[in-house]
Amino acid sequence: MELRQLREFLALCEERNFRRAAERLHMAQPPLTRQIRALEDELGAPLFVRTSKGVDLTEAGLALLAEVPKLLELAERAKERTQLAGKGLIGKLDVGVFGSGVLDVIPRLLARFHAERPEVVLELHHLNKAQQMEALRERRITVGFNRLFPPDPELAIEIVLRERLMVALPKDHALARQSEVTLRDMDNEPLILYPHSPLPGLAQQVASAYHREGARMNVVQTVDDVLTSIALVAGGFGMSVCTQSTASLQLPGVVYRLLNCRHLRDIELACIHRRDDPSPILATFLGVVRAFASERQSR
Amino acid sequence: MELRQLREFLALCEERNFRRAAERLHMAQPPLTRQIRALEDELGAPLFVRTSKGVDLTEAGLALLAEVPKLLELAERAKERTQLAGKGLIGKLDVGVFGSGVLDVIPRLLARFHAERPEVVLELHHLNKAQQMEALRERRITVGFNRLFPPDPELAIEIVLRERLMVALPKDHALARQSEVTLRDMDNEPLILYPHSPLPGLAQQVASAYHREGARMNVVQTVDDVLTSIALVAGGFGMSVCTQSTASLQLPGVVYRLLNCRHLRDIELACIHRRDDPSPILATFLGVVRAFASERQSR
DNA sequence: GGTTTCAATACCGCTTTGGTATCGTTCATC
DNA sequence: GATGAACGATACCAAAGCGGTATTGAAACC
Repeated sequence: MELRQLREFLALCEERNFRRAAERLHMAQPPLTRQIRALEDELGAPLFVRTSKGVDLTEAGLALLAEVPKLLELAERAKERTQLAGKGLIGKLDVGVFGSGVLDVIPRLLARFHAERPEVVLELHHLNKAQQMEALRERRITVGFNRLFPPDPELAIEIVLRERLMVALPKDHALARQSEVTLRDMDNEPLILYPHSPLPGLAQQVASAYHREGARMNVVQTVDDVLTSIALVAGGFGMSVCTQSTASLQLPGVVYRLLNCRHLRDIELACIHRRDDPSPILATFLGVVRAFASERQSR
Repeated sequence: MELRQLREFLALCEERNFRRAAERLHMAQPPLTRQIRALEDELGAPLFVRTSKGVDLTEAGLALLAEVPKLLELAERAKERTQLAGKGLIGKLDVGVFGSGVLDVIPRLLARFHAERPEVVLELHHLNKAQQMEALRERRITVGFNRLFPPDPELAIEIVLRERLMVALPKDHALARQSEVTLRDMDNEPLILYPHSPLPGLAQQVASAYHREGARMNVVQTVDDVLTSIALVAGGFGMSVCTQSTASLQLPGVVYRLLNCRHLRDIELACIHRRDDPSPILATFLGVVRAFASERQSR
């Protein structure tokens, strides 16, 4: 039983006449006769009674007719949805997110993508850098957002934007009176460091910059994520180096000041994905990311 | 797009390997490769990414996979239901009923058929003799029940049973004291005649028998159906000639007596259907009717 | 009774299909 | 780093299946 035969069956049901049905199907009458016959043979029951005027449906034919339109519609739907998915117009995009990017840039990026591809469902997964890379390899996510990804032959990295680094301070701290802060200003000041991760990240860069500036690093707390870090600053535990987009996170008792340091200026937010992923949804998403990035660049 | 290709697609989805999928489909690998390629070409999108280990599904492939099992199940269902219908195990039987048969014989017949073919839906249509014959020609019904059908080249008639005729009397009528009644006894007695129909029927037979017996027919009322007729007898309007099965209709004030008359003895209840109807449901139904008839005959 | 119309059949040529053999890659293993 | 195994793709051939034309046989219509 083939869809082709069912389409021919349906045409014959509607026309009740082999010749006219064949005409509608853009074929000659004898092949149609043969196809219908083959269908009847396979089903083990005649579908039509041949009369002198044309054909009438049998019980079996009626039973089949009750099912065929549903079947053909479903087939059409399957075809359409496959084509849409092939163009990346429907489907799902699994995104790994982490850190300060979630506070500002990533939501705007996702909103733009959603405007462009409203039928694509976005699924967000909170994963740290190592988890994102693992999830990418296992195809649990399609893109990941983070900073300072280590190079990987299988994974491609796109820079989304560069941000200035800032220092989050308790608002009544002496340094809060300055418009900018240097690492030397922060010599031996209590510092909250994040993220706590075996992979190289902001924490390592800060440590290295401290060293190169000849300032003493006084880490009072190491935490996993930016939110906890800023909460600790608000609690007066100390200060924390963070990104510009983190500054959108306003907490009482916290102020942000630009960090002025030769060895630690901008930090990149990047988007990572498999090189070998042919997904058209990913391609569209990367298009949005690049447009966003070059827009930011030109400012 | 053909079901065959979709079955192959599904096998490949499950095996994730052309060779194994081909093996499962009892075919060689190259033709499978070609069929999948053809499917991809038609849909305008790759369904699989070919890797060194086998194949992975693309977005388009996933979208198709979401639809295909439903589609194949529906196809299987269509096939099964068509086959069942071909064997007369499912479907619908439209039956035309009228008159006293409905009171006794027909319900028992339908109950037997239903026991034999529980999946066949019975639809009863109350139609008089002329309407039944018209409905049969237009295929609105498949079988009809009535008495004294006129011969028709397109329609076949099966006798269901022969019944004695009886007279329905008001219970305090003088004739009610007799065990049997003759038409001469009924000379000039008020008579309720039915059915009122242009086609020859019981009414015409009664009239002719009166005439041959030399008795005077005193028709006080002509009605359409047996129920009204007996109701009028109960009301004391007169008496009425009816069938044995009508006697199962007990109304206060009505008694039934056998009619003893050479010219009007038995009357047949018949079942009528198209000669050219190949419906297996009809065939089964006629089997039930014949079994019922021969069972009654042998008593 | 001739004509038209219906589906079925016969037959032909060709497209399409499936099969075998083989190729080019990739990956695991030594 | 070479080698062999496994993957899908390709080339080619034989055969099946398909659609087409021409025709048949039967029924219905005028």
